[in-house]
Order: sequence, then C-alpha cells, then structure tokens
Amino acid sequence: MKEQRYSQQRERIYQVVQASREHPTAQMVYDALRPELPKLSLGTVYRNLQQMAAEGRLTQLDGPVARFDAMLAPHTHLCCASCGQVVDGVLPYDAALDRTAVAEGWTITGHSLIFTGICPACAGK
Amino acid sequence: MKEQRYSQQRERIYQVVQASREHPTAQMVYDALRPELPKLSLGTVYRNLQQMAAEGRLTQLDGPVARFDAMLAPHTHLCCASCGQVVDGVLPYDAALDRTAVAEGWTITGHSLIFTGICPACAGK
DNA sequence: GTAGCTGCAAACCTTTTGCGCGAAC
DNA sequence: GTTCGCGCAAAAGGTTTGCAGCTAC
Repeated sequence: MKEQRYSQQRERIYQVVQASREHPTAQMVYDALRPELPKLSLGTVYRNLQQMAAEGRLTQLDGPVARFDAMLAPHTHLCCASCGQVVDGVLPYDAALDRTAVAEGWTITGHSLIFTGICPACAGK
Repeated sequence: MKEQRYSQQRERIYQVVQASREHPTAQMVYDALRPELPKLSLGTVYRNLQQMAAEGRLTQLDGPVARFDAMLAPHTHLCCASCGQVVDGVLPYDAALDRTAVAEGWTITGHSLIFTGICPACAGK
C-alpha cells in the first residue's frame, strides 16, 4: 500500500462532497471548487474521488455518470428519472438482505437499493 | 409519438438480449450479431436498445457501462465487483417497498435492488 | 411517395493516463 | 532529497448524432 500525503485539493474535494446533499459528480465538484481553486484540474478531481472511494472514505454510486456520497452509513437513494438528481431515501437499509440473497458460490458484500421516480421539481412541468 | 416500423435489425437485437442470460451491453450485442449481420452498425445497436428501453420493451441497468435486460418482471440482480458480470438474483422483488419509500413530493415508479459481491469464477483467483 | 431506419463517420462526454514540475515529508 | 500529488493535455472508452441512401408501408 502506498503512503498517502496531505493535499489541500483532496481535503477540499472531500468537504464539497460531504457538504453537498446532492451526491455530486466529478464535474459538479470541479465546478464548485473552480472559484476558489482556479488552477484545479478535472483530472485531479477524478483521481482523488476514485482514491477516496477505494479507501472507503467515499461511496461511489453507479449511474450514467458516477456520483459520490460521503455518507458511509448504508441508506437508500431516490433517483429522478427526469432530471437525474439523487437524494437520500427515508427507508433504512436492511443489511439482513445480504444474508438471504446468497446464490450458489457468491460472496455478497453489500447491496444498493435505488428507487426511481419523479422528483417534486420535475412533477410540476 | 412517432410511428414505428419493422426492422430486421431491431428484432435480432431484441432476440439477442432476450436469449442471453448475461444482461448484455451494446457492444456485446453488436459482437453477437456481427457474424450474421456483418454490415450492422454499433450506432444502430445503441439506437435500438435505447428505443426499446424507452418503450419499456427492455430494461436498462445502470453501471459504468449500460446493460440491458429483456426480463421485464421485477427481480433483483447480483453484480460481481471483480469482473462486472451481472446475473439474476434469487430474492424476489418486493413491490411493496415502493409504497413505503415515498418521500415528500416524489412519485415512485419502481426500484432497483442490486447486490454486490464476488462471483464464483472470481472467488477462485 | 413518405416517413422511418440503417450504415458510416464524426462529435461528444466522461473518465483515464503520461509527463514534468512543485509540494509534503 | 525522495516520493507523491498536481496541472496540463492527450488518449481512451462509451454513447450520441448528422446525413445520405435504402426500406417498410
């Protein structure tokens, strides 16, 4: 395992993901930081998000474009089919499911429960 | 709504997705059809998969690369974290969840339950 | 004859990567 | 001083799109 050094950029990227409630994409993080770090590179954002996801410091949400979540406690998500926004769900994550889902030979490490629907903003269009 | 015409390509694309149990990607469908339809274009595969997904004739599975499923009955999926393969899960889909998950102002249309783990093939590496 | 669909190729967007310089230790 | 991280730019997927010709109706 490689030694990891402090970097201002990584800390700010993490803070942006943590402060946001919208599970930002790499591009969103980049845009959010551009005003204060004008020299920031999008490649750096990707590198750090991926690194923190690998460490388990962030969770990566699959989708057409990857989103990141700093809330590590398992929970569910709601995804709007119209605008693509993702918000946290109210239903708790049921870890017991992982035990009942075992299939022949598989080792289950977790699950993701994503509800699809229309968000309030898009419903009124 | 636009009128839709029959096309040999679309039918074969659908049949490939339906016949496969691996939830193929566009590229996989393309490769599968190349021998019999050498002039087939990857763009045509994408266009038709997307069109059938929009119609509800296929389901699109999110991920780093999009996969398609012709099994419309709700069910769960197992995704291998190592090789990325997706297989159908044994646990039935619980439609009742959609009613309990309602958040302020949202209209829920369905949900996706994806288990992550290691498949038998990758476990033995 | 009139749309719709195809094949082809270019464009797009997201994500990854190679490299030389600057920063952390 | 050594190693790691950054910024930059190019490359690498995956997916979409414009267009001219062919096809279903």
